[in-house]
Amino acid sequence: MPQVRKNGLPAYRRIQGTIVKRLELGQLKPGDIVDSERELARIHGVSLMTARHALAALEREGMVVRRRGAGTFVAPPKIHFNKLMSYTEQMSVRGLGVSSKLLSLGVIDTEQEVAARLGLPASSRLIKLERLRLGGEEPFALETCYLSADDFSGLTRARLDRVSLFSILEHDYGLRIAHADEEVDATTADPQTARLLGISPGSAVLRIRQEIHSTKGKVALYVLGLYRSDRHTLLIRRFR
Amino acid sequence: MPQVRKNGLPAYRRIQGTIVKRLELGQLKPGDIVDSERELARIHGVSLMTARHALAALEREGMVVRRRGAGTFVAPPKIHFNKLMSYTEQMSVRGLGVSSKLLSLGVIDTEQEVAARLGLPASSRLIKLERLRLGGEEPFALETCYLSADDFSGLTRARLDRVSLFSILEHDYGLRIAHADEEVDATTADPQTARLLGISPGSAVLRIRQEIHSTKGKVALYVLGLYRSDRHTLLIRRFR
DNA sequence: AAGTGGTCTAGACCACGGC
DNA sequence: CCGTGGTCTAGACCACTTC
Repeated sequence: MPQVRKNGLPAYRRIQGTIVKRLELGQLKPGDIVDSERELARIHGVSLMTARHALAALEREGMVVRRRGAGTFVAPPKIHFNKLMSYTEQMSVRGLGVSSKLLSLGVIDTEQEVAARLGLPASSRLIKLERLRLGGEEPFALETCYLSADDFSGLTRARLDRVSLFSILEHDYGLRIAHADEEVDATTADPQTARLLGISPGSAVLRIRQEIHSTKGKVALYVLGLYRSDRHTLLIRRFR
Repeated sequence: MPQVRKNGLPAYRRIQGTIVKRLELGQLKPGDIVDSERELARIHGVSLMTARHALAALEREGMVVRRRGAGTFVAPPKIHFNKLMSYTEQMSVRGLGVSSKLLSLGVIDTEQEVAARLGLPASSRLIKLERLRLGGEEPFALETCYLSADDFSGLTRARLDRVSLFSILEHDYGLRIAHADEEVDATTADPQTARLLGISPGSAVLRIRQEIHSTKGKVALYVLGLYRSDRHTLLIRRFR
């Protein structure tokens, strides 16, 4: 039987969808055993490798745990981690109202280090975008994004107020994101950062520098984020 | 042709090995294109799916980047991240001499929260192990490990001075590690921590809480680590 | 012994990139 | 156009856990 994409989605994605849905509906709770590879293959009429792909990917995302000889089990609800999500997506998953305040938007040409990270010549023209992220009424994070001014000209303030940066880049500029390489460390908040985040100067904040890579193999975005450590935990699953 | 494990290793691991070796020898530099799936399959006499597995796993570990229609390329040398390694392994990869000083080793039974994280009844007897990690002569991190005292009885001070905790658990107790779920955030160093790490009190440190899961599906180890932020960066690759 | 995940085959077609 | 990675088949055997 040849591959027939029922809704444009790969079969393994559809299979994941059915599992995730049952999880969200509460029909599947942490610790519960999930359909085995063979059961999934039979149910969805796919081969073992395809069913396997669905489960293996879910494990990498932290949704399930697989144990040889035993089965695949629903993982504790650590919120889909290990998955690249925009700030908006992350918070909406947690059911928190999100907003974001544009602090500045402009073009600069003096950030050599950032230009280098974007794989551009030093002194390239860059768009710099500073935003304060709010959950409810409280500030959560301060994010500074850098993009090539040539590749993404026409990024307007008005548009940014309405839709997420990720959406704009995807829909208006045809950018497709492949992965992000991130450097995570801790630092203390300088007076201005502290004021914006509503914390005392010298508080510890989580600093995440993201190089967001497009499927074209270029670094499309460089993001420097400072996250209130009392409101944030980064969740990661690492494998042996 | 049936599967014949030449050295006990799966074929896809062997293929990864040949690539990693060429990388370490400098025959392959960042940006270079790597053998394609089809080339690898032909060279190693395996099927496409197996060659594919080798490359896909290397991408998840951050060693290479894959681009449809273009090829697989060597990634910038961010050090094998996204891989679960003991502290010793991590530092030796970076070519730094490592040592570690045992600060304390004892049995406690009052850490309810830790017991819960290990999936044990509250007031279970736990081994608590505090170590100061040094790179060269400088302190890098403070690590506190918790294990079930019943499962890992006989853990001695003498043995810990010679070999890594991971090795002991693997060889002496037959523990095999599957993955670690980690919570990462930032905090400030209290006076005692600051003194041990050789930093000023109130400095920002990276805090990583690890739940290390065995292949048996249990949390075998709970580790609380405080890392000097001026000496550490956590590297992560996240996918869309 | 039965069932599970882990590895693997020998092919296939599709979607995409670069020439 | 050709080569690349992405998805997929319809099986197979192995290693392991649970009973």
